[in-house]
Amino acid sequence: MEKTEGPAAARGRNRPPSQADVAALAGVSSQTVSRVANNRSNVEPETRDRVLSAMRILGYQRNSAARALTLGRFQVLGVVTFDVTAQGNARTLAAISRAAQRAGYSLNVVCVEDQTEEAVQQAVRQLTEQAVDGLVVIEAQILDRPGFNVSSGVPVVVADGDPERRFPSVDTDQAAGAAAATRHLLDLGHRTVWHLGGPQDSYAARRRAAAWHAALKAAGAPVPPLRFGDWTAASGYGIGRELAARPDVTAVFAANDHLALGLVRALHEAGRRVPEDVSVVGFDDLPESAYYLPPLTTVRQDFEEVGRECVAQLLRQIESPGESPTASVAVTPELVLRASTAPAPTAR
Amino acid sequence: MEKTEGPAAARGRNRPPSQADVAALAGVSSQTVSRVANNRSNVEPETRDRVLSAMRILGYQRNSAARALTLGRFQVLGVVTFDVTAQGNARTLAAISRAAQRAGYSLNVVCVEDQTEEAVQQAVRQLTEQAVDGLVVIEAQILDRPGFNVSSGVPVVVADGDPERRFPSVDTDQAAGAAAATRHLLDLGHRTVWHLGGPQDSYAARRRAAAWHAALKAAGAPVPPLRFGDWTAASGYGIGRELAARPDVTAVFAANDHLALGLVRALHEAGRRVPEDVSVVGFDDLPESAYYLPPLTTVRQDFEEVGRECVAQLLRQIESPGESPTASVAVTPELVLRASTAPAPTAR
DNA sequence: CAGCTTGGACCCCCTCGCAGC
DNA sequence: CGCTGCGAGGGGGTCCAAGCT
Repeated sequence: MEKTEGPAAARGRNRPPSQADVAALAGVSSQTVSRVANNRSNVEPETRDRVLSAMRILGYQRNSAARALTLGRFQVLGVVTFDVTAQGNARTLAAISRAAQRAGYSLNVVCVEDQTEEAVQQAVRQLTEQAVDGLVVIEAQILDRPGFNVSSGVPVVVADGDPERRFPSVDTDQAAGAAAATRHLLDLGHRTVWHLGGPQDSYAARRRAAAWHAALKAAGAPVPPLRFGDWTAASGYGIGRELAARPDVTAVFAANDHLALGLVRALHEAGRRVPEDVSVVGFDDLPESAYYLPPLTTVRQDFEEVGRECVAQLLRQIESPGESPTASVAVTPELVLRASTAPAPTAR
Repeated sequence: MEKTEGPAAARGRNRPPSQADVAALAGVSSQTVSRVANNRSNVEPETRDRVLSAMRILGYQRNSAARALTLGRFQVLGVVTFDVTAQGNARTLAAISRAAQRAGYSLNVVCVEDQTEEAVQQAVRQLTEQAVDGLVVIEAQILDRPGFNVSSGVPVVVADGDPERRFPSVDTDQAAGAAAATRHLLDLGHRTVWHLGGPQDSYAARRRAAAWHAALKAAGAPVPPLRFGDWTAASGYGIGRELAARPDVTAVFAANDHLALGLVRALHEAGRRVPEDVSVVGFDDLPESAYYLPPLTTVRQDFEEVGRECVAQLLRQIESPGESPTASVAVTPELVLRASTAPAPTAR
């Protein structure tokens, strides 16, 4: 009796080949095919070869839906993020993607558009329903929504800080970075340092501002009024115009590089030179920040490390669900000195 | 007889509730639960309410793996991309995400790190195996790998051009943008326009270069040698230093805004003013390009539209598999005039 | 009979076709 | 005809028993 045409193979033609089809072609049972597909050891080499070549002939790919159904795991990590257009988020995402891929997971990404609680909630619902083994949430604002919660007991890791510490988180050490930036300017002899903050609803922005404030206090420097922008060059420019008009501003720490860029343009238009008249420090260290005019002194974030740690933490939670997850991991940023800072103008 | 504790509910405790659990609690069969979950009309309102409240009590979420298994569809779109860190890719991705979400699909994203054929192939394999209903490939280079093919008959759309037209594609009209940039500079009285190209293996970069070349020819302008960079400000700076050394360079069209940024810095360092001595045009229109010094004249790409069209095309293919897919869609970019271009220096 | 490979039964959860009231 | 339930897959994994050496 010919075995090459089992019932499964005969059933339908343009349907992806199943284990049963491979089994029929190889003249074995589908369980043996399963063993081969999963690289089990207890298969006769000769049998394995027959199965493997049958797989190749048929172009067999295992059906992840069926697999997920029986295993109860999906080999998929969910990522919720605002605005991948922001460099920081994009780089964190890229790093997460790399780390996930190395671990054999793929990524289900949802970019939340509106910063409304409902939008976030829907994204999470979609993701957990779409079957993920764990969730990375990039950007803490998302968690500020009081309604945010993950119903289904899916492990969660937060990148970029979780103000209420409800979840394990991985984050750049914002405080260390902001303090380094502020002290650097103070050390250059500036009487004080102004701060151009990020959006007020960003936890990262708030922590940078707080650390700037603390550094000023610690140094006994006066604390100038604080203004919040929204991470864009446009808002850096808008607020920058006000700062440029004040002659007592000689040093500004901007909460990110784009804000710094807008600020520099505003200063330039007002006839105030950077760094001769005003020193500027950014935050992020975008690849292009070294090519701004002048090249920007800034705080470099190690997004790669943040992404890698997120995935590592998540996998740990997934693989040993019992254990209480590690608390927070802080990744230390690094001050990169370039040409946008200089000693305070002597005068006065 | 109490129905609230059916066999299914008793079987295991910390397993997500299934239809059977809901059915047991509501005192109906699981098929009825299915009907309610899928919003079918043929359910008695009173029954539906009972089921709905049972769902709420149990926190029921439907199991997408099982659903996908029976339906043969996953409600997931795969995205393959190089480097989300590149603004263009990130913005396309964001747009795709939005469009997909609106259509009720989620996104399985793979960022390919190395530009090797193997890496790409593996990404595609992972994605098709991970069960996607369709595939968007961002950045044409991926397709240049001769080995690239999608085995499993999954619909594919290419964003950013498909040189060999093997797949339907959606793309910015690179030629129109590059021609507009070149003509703009020519119209300002420059004898000719130099081009600072993107990476040679990028189809978009090649098309921009070709259109620049054609525009010069059409205008009877001499064609200066062409140099290829790699999209980064760093390479713009490197090549920019060479260009800055040549006094006959008075107008440069850079293949993207980051290249233009590096170029401007190089010109600045060489003491050549932009736009008084040299005019520069970029490509992309990043949000921060308006805040460069000087604000950059550039070609604005409508990434939003590209993403939206990709998803639309893909869904069309998915929903009516028979039809031959539409060929290519071109999205027209727009020249944005700012302060980095000026009439050719009179002299000579 | 120990130790190996192999196959049969059953379950995962949901949806569809059909039958029953 | 309206609403509901039964049974059968859909593809693959685990448990356990059967067959072989």
